[in-house]
Amino acid sequence: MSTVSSTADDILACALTLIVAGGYNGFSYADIADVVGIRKPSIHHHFASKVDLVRTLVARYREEAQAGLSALERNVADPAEQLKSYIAYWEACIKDATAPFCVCALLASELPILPEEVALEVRAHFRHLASWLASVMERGKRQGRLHLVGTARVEAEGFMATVHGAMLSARAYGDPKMFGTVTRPLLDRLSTRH
Amino acid sequence: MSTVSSTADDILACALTLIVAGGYNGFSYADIADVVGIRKPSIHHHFASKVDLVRTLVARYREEAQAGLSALERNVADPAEQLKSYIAYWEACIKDATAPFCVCALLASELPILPEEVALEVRAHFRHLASWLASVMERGKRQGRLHLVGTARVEAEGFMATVHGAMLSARAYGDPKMFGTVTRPLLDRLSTRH
DNA sequence: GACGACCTACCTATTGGAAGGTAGCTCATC
DNA sequence: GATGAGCTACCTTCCAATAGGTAGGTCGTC
Repeated sequence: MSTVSSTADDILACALTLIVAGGYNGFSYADIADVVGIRKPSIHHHFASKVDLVRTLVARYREEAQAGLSALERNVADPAEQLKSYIAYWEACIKDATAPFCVCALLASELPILPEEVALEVRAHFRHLASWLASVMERGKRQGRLHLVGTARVEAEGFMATVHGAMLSARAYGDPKMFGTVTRPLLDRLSTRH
Repeated sequence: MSTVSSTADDILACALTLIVAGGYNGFSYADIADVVGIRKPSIHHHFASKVDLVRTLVARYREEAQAGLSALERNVADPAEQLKSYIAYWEACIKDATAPFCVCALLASELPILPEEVALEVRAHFRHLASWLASVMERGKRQGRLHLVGTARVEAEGFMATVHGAMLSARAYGDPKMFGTVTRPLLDRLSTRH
């Protein structure tokens, strides 16, 4: 059942890897065709245009991200542990190098030259992620499980920014451990009473 | 004196703007030629290749950055104020939109597909900036002017990552104020005794 | 008359994409 | 149960535009 129409998924998976490596203009149809094992123009059968391909890709990524956060809400009760799990997820992604960067974070850095349709999806991801983090912060504060200095919103934005910066540093240093080096103090500061 | 051989500088300045907007593959010689008012092949008279152009660009950027940090060391004594000035510099850059992103931060996100010569310069910038920040942290700690939780090195990496993440968020939200929203608590936490 | 700065005229490879064809499957109809 | 319509999934061929880059020339200045 998963083999049915898997080519479109293969194309998306491949494009994801390529975008994570070098952004919107860092890959071409030829690159995808080589990896997927298909002729270059055949990609148009599955996606009308490059914009369409990337928009679909980001939209699906966002769906999966939302599903992942929902699962986290269900499986982990403690707000502090939720943040820890979120960080652990990315730590694992970066370590095994499958997708060592958030697609939306990477695309956001190129926002000025991004097709508007893609840019919309990217901005939506930032808003959604920040909202979720703010809700976790808020709940953690109420339950006395998280120690906030500023408002939940500000703490959430700071958290998100630091995580993105940590991904960048890990990449710049070529050292996956750098992600943990930066994010661990962040978690400690939020969960420790001082 | 500054008009002498200004074309090379114009090309570099233009390329900087374009890279800041969309990364290494986000601009072409044609783009530069249009802005500078020169024919496309004439760029080769000043820079042998695109790699050469960008490598020169990043090398010069690094020189200016180092000069800027040195000036900061001379003009501002207090470590906490040095960090504040560094943030204020970027806050101004982002607000007036001249160069609302660090070139090296943007290029770092594309590191896997960057020509090695450029990648080397980018990595060097990260190391140098982190070293400077660590030295400021260390001095601030000794002088009792900065309150560190972890080691100077770890605090420096966290600081740098958060600043980069703040640039990204400001871009993603299309809101320059977001940079200050994220970085102000960072400065407060370091300079406040609590 | 050498040189720097820039030009025109090209070149080759690659870009995303258009056009039209074909192999094989499903399924209703006769 | 053969026929044919229509589907998906891919193919080949082609294209205009753009990529970065080369060769060789012009022209003003020292």
